[in-house]
Amino acid sequence: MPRSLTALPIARPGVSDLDTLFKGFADPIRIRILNLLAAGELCVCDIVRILELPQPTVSRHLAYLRRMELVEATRVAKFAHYRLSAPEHEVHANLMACVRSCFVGIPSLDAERRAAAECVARTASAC
Amino acid sequence: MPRSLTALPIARPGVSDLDTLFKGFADPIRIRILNLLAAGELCVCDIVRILELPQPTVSRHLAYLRRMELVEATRVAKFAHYRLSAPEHEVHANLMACVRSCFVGIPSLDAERRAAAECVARTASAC
DNA sequence: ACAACATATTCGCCTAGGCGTATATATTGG
DNA sequence: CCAATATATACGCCTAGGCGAATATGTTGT
Repeated sequence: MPRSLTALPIARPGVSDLDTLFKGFADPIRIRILNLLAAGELCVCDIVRILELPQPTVSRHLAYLRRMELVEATRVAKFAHYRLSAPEHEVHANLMACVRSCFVGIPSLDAERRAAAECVARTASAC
Repeated sequence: MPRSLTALPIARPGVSDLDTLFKGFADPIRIRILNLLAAGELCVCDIVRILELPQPTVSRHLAYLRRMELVEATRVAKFAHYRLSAPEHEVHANLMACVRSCFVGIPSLDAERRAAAECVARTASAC
């Protein structure tokens, strides 16, 4: 049975995929988390420390973002490393690109992103 | 008392402005409405007809979008003409630009937007 | 003033999802 | 195995906001 020519078919999103994406961003804490992850892979404790929020709050929002497939996590030793997921479809990619640019210029987000970048730079080992 | 040099100061948005914008898009019906308005100014009856939704539903979502300042309305005779509001700040402009591009390529949205465009073309008079 | 149409709002009901607190569940080093 | 650390989940509570149905408000033509 012949398959499509594209090895990895690009999913054709519907409206519901789109509003799922937007719901992911429809909360100030989730925006701040996604903004941090725009700087690179972070573990939960980094996010908690930078955002100065209760750990369960952060974990709950991360779980939400995981369900929405906006972020992915890998368990490395004791730590859960979170990163933005690779976009599944064009719309997701578009939105993520836009969103990165939307975050730039908002002072508080800029500062938090810088802190995240430092954390990422002090790479791998330090957590 | 000296005013800022820029006659119309460009608002400096905070995180809360940003998540307000995203909340505006965090619903399939609102996405469909915003998609229609991307084609031009429409009155409520057009939106109701194109989306095939109950009028109160459409009006409620429009009220929401007005509160979020994502759309503006003018009363022209019996009709309320809705349009996307001119972005207040760079982030809003960014997001709207992105969003227009995000809508393109989603079949159902493309179709509805075409219907809206026809409606806009059959301009002014016909409602 | 009245009928007809366009739009907005209210009401009651229901679910998603936010929060803090407490409590699992891993994983690692002694 | 135990303590410490990192993360996840559950519970109870509360608000925002979705829906359908009904109703209010505005506007126009006669």
